Amino acid sequence: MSAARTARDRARQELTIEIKDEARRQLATDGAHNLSLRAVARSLGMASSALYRYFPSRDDLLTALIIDAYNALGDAAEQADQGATPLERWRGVCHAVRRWAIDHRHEYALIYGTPIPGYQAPRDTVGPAVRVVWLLGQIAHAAGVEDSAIPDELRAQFDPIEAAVPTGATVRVVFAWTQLFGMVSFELFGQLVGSADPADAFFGYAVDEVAGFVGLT
Amino acid sequence: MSAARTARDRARQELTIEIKDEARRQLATDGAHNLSLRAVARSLGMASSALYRYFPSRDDLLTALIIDAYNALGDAAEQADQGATPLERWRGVCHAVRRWAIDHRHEYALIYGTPIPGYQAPRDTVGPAVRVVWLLGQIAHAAGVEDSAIPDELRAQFDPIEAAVPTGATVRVVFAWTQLFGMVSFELFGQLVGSADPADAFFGYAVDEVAGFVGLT
DNA sequence: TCTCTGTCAAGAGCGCTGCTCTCTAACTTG
DNA sequence: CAAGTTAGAGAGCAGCGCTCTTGACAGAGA
Repeated sequence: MSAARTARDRARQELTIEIKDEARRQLATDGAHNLSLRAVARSLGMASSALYRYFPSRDDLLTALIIDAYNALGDAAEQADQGATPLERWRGVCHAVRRWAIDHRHEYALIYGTPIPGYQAPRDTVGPAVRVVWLLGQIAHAAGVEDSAIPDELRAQFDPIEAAVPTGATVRVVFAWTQLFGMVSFELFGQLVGSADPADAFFGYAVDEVAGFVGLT
Repeated sequence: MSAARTARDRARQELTIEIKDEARRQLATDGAHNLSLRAVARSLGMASSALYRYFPSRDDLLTALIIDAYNALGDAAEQADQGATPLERWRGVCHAVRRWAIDHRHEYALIYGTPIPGYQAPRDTVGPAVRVVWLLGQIAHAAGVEDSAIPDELRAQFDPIEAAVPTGATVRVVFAWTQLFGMVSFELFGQLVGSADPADAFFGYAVDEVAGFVGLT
C-alpha cells in the first residue's frame, strides 16, 4: 500500500513527514530536550493541538524520530559496507558510523544517549536498532572468524544468538560493538577533550585493533 | 575553613546540602530530565524562589550534582583499587565502576549520558571527571606496561599527556576507558537487551580481555 | 541598647511547556 | 444528497524556570 488512496490520506502522509522533518530540524539545533511540539506547530503554521492528530504525544513523535535515526544510521553503515577484504568492509562501516554520528550529533544522542526517563523502547525500535551490530556480524561471518577462549558461561549465553544469527564470533562482535559506540559517544559527549580529541587518529587505531581482535585481516 | 563562622553561614551550608540531597533523591526516581526545582522546594517545604538563593539556576544545581557524581564514582573506584597484582587492581576498579553505575543509574546517566543541550561543562567538572581514567593509568604505570605498535601521528598526539601523567601505555589505557564506559552505558541504556544482558559474564570477559590488551597479567 | 544594613524566604507573576476538550468546517462514503 | 468521519482551531489546565518585589529578621556599629 504505497499509494495513498484518498486526498485526505495523502495529505495526512505528507503532513506527518513534514512534522517529522521540522522536528528533526529543531532537534539538530536545540537537542531532544528542547524539542517542543508547540514550536514545531508554530513553524508549520498550525495550532499545537492539531499536531496531536498525528502524534498522540511528544514521546510518540520522539519515538518516530528514534526509529528514523536508527534507520538512517543503518543505511549509512550499509552503504559504507564496501571493500575487497572483510577488514576493509569492517573499517568502512565503523568509520561511517562515526561520520554519521558527527554529522547528526543530536540524532545520535537521541538513540545512544540517556534514554528518555519513563520511556520504554517500543518493539518497533529493536529491529532498526540492531542493524549496525548485525552488519558487523555479517562481515565477521563472511571472514570466517571464530570466537576463541570464551568462558563456558558466556558461550552458553550467546549460543541461542549464534544459532539464530551465525557470525562465528558473536561475543567478540558484541565486544567490538560496545567499544565502537563507547568511543563515538565519548568523542561526541566531550569526554575525550584533553586526551584523544580530535579523535581521528585514535579512532582509526582503535578500529583496527578491534578488527584484529575479532580476527579480521 | 571547614567550620562555618556564623550561624547564618552554617544554616546556609546545611541547606545547600539538603537541597542537593533532595535533588539527588528526585534524580534517582525521575531522572535528570524530570528534575524540577519547584518539586525540590515543595519537598523541602520552602518556596521555589528561595532555592535561587542557593543555586542561581537549574543548570547550576545540575552542575553541582554532576561534580558530586563524578567524585562519588571516583571514590568508589579508588576504594576498589585493591589486590596483589595490577590485574587484580584493574579488575577491581572496572567492576566497581559498573557496580556504582548500576546502583546509581540516573547519576551515571547524568555524567555519561547525553550532555545537557546548550550546557558547557564548567572547569570544575574536568578534575573529578578524569579520576577513573587517571586511576587506570596509575595501575598500568605500576605494572610497567608499554604502548606498542602505536601509529606515529597518534603517538605524537599522546606525547604531551604521557609526559604530564606517565602511564607507559596511555593510548591503550584510553582505549580501555572508552570500552569500559561504552559497555556500561550499553548495559544501562538497554542496548544489550537481547544479547549480552544480563551482562555479568560478558563484562567479566571483556574486562579481562582489555586488561590483557593493555598488558596486565 | 537602638538603629541600620545586608540577607533571607515568600508571593505574585511572566511566558513557556504538554496535553485535553469542545466546536466548526471540510472531506469521504454509502 | 445525507450520514459519518476527520482535520484543525481555540480555550483552558496544571506544571515549569525564572524574576521582581515585599516584608521579616539577624548581626554590626553608634
